[in-house]
Amino acid sequence: MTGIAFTCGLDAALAVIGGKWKPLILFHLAHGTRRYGELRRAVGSVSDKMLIQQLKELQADGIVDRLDFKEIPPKVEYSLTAFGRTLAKALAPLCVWGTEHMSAVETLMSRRQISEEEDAA
Amino acid sequence: MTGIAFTCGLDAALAVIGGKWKPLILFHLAHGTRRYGELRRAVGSVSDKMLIQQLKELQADGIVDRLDFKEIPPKVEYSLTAFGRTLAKALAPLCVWGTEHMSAVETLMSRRQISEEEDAA
DNA sequence: ATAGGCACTTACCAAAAGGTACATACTAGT
DNA sequence: ACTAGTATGTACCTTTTGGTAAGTGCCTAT
Repeated sequence: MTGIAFTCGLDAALAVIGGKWKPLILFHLAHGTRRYGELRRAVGSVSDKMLIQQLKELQADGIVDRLDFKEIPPKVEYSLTAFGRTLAKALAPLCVWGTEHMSAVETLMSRRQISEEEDAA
Repeated sequence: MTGIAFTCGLDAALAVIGGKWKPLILFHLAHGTRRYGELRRAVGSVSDKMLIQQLKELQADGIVDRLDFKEIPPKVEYSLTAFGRTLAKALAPLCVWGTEHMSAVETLMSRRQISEEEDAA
């Protein structure tokens, strides 16, 4: 009994997009193909290790496509697969929800941080 | 600069529903009010510590309501708030996606496990 | 009297996730 | 010659998350 059996679709979906940088990666790739470096600059504060790791997983999960131009200097393009685009579509309303309530959620999260700091004392 | 600033709505939304048991909790509460014990049996393999912790966070985030009947023996009912219901609605398409691709995702996740085990060797 | 259910709480520990820093190989620009 | 940029790999460490096991107080049923 390994534990990989989802009781609701939400769990299955979150198993795919769970990971600190995956939502942002999906978000950027939903707007079009991006080279590795472009993606990293777009995401912002991510490290190479993390970006590559998450991209590899998304690739293994059939969500993103990696196109290696085999050039020197290296050129690699990332894009969403057809499957990835179905996911992006399903994600859209949640994205809208998050955008609409972003400031509320931000204050909630900073409150969470404060109460964690209090617990430390 | 604490780092609580979302660049896309997805991150904000996932900050709220991230947590191993939260999707399932939302899923069950979306079907109606549940007593604590009911919820725990519905979720299945969750421990009291975890369930309570996640419920507390969802409550602090304004997603669920806790109604304490102040009876002895204790009786407490959990339900979604109006805000929580807007989240549940935004989550619905993702839930459908996950349900539709559940078996595919399950095989992906077990593959992930295998490759992790291989890396250990 | 003892067992079990109610809704929690706490202390402690293991596993997973994430982060930093450095290395690679090759090229183009100054 | 040196710097920067291309896309990755890897070793090591910290933080975060989740899990186990036990205990609380009060009640009901056996």
